[in-house]
Amino acid sequence: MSPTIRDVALKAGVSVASVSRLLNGTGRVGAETAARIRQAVEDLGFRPNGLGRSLKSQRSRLIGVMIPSLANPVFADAVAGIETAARAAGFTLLFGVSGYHAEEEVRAVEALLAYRVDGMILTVTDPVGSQALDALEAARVPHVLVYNQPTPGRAPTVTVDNEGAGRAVARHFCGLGHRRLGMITGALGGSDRAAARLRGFLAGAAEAGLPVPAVREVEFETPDPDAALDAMADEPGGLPTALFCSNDWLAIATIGALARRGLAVPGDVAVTGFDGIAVGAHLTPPLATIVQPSAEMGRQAALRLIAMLGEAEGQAGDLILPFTFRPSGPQAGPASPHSGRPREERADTM
Amino acid sequence: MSPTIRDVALKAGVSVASVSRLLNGTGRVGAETAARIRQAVEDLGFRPNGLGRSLKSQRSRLIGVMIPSLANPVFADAVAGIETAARAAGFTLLFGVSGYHAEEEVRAVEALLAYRVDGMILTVTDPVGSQALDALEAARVPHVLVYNQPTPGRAPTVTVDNEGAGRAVARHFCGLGHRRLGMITGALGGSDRAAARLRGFLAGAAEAGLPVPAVREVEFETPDPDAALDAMADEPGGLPTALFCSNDWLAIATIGALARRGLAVPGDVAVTGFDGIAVGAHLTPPLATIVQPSAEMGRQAALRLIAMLGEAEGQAGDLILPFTFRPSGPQAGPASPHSGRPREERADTM
DNA sequence: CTTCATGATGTAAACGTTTACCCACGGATC
DNA sequence: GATCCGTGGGTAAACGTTTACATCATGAAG
Repeated sequence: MSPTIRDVALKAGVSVASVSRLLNGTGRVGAETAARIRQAVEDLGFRPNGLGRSLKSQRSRLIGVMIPSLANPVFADAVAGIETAARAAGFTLLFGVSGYHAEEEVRAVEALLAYRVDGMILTVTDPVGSQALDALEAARVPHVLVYNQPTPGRAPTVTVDNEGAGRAVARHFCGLGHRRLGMITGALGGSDRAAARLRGFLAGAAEAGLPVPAVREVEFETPDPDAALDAMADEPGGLPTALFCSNDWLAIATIGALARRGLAVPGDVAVTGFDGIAVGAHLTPPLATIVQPSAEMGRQAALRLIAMLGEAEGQAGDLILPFTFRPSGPQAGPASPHSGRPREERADTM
Repeated sequence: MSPTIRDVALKAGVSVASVSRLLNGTGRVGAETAARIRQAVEDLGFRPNGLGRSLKSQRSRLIGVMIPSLANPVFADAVAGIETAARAAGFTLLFGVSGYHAEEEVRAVEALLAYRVDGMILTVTDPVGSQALDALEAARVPHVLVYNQPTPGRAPTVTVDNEGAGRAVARHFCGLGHRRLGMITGALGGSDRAAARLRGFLAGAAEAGLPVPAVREVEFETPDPDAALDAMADEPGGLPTALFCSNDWLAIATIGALARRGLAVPGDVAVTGFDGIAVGAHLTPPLATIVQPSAEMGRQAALRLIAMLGEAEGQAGDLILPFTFRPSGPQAGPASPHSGRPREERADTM
């Protein structure tokens, strides 16, 4: 069908070895021979077969990427960062989606492993006891986690201090004078980071001497914040005056649910999300949120993985990037949702 | 390294052919032999090597996906639809990003072609004269376009009637009593659909007897709506009272720019976007927009491609799905940004 | 008692590369 | 004049599959 290296060799009157050597820059090739080969490649429109190449060389130059969902822009941002770094290093991306579901995770990982990806970047529901990670380890395929919590015995992760961020949110609410806090979180079993955020939030509330916050779990894919609010309203203290949502999507949905109850944000209830998806800054009022540098996290994960593959130098171990807090308040918007940097402040200093 | 089919054959005491036959369901295998093979596969943790398999069988079960950007959620939505359908049919996704750039398109396509994808789904800047599509045709790799305009001599596309939608927006503005219309569009050279939307918009304005709308192009990745507004304000008629933006991101950025000039939407200026990204419905006020069924478009594109690969029945030719118009107005929001269906009306009946 | 399907299995040749190894040549060194 | 080395180049064996073809029972049909 498409021309092979053999066709090129034939046309150039050389052996396949010379063609391969020239194309890969491995071994020397005479000037005139090189010219003839290049001409033949050009004439035939030869495109080296990545399958044959990968099979023989035992390196596919493929990086597997598995994320829970594409609906949440935070993951799309991370993939964009991964793609940029991977492309620059000459890798191509194999892509899988798990839907926040552990079984789907192993299915997706198996699928990518079948093509012998050189390495993998992924977000799992929970690194502890993850069968997907077990499979990756068994196959001895280097991999890096993104968003997941650092976990002893597991691959390095690139993330933010989720627990610290949760604590920061509690302190923030406290500073605003709120006493009755609450958290609406995606299913804790489906997200170790949501669990960490909750831990920090509870700790922060305790440290500030506040009563124990109300907590409600909702589904990731089909969240029902109305039900969560109903349940909270039925509790002794009534509806909290400040709500922490485990991600921005959920926060947006929750604000809608509050509106349906005639409650304004932040007038009646304060709401803070998590992730810092770009569009949050364009809501009215802007969504208060913890911003994680998603594209940079993806990029760093890719760089780390490439280092693990021996392509470049790079540190090992977890990488905890700083998060920032983007307050609500008057919209001092950026010039564009693409380029603009939303106003942010270091959460560390909150 | 990882066990091969030969290891399995050896352990089960059969030939590799039998193992292959059993695993692929091609050819019969005795019950007892099958059991032994299955046992060996289990014991060894054998995972067929997709590279070897693809190389020999000349079918990779890989589908290439190339989109302009991941920053715009509309493409992420389409990819989600593609992934769902592809996975169901046992295909894995190879992924590339072009950044709205024709040269990058051919680079990305080349990269995916190197791995001998069975087919490809992509959005190009402009199908007419696209070198990326030329490469795909030369390589005889079946492919389907998404979002792109139907183009004679090119592969089938799955899209909406962009021109009709543009016309509908003009009529809509006219119906609201606007006379001075304007359009802010992403670089026309980078998006054939933006060009089609503009065509329809101009035609619609003309048909309604309105003056020729002001038109300004901005960059896709780093749009500067402020500059576009400045330029429009300098024109004879002054700033239009109704603005059509070629996509929702741009519309959101434009609304920000208007706010910086002290202009409210829709009070002072009406703004309508295009794409129907989920978050638009959660802005205050909700973003008026033409909604295209992105996930469904991705799904349909995948189904069509799979049909072309001979895996299933399916119609050939372009597929034009209906768009809908989501008006701004009071936020009768859905229960959640994930699941909820925003209020929509058939644009056809506008 | 042949003949012949039929079913279960094995053999070995691809698929398109990379790469270890070998060879020939020419010049420098002793 | 023998020896050595460096350079350009070729041969052929993998890599892990699939699959055309061959083999060999077994039993039914003639």
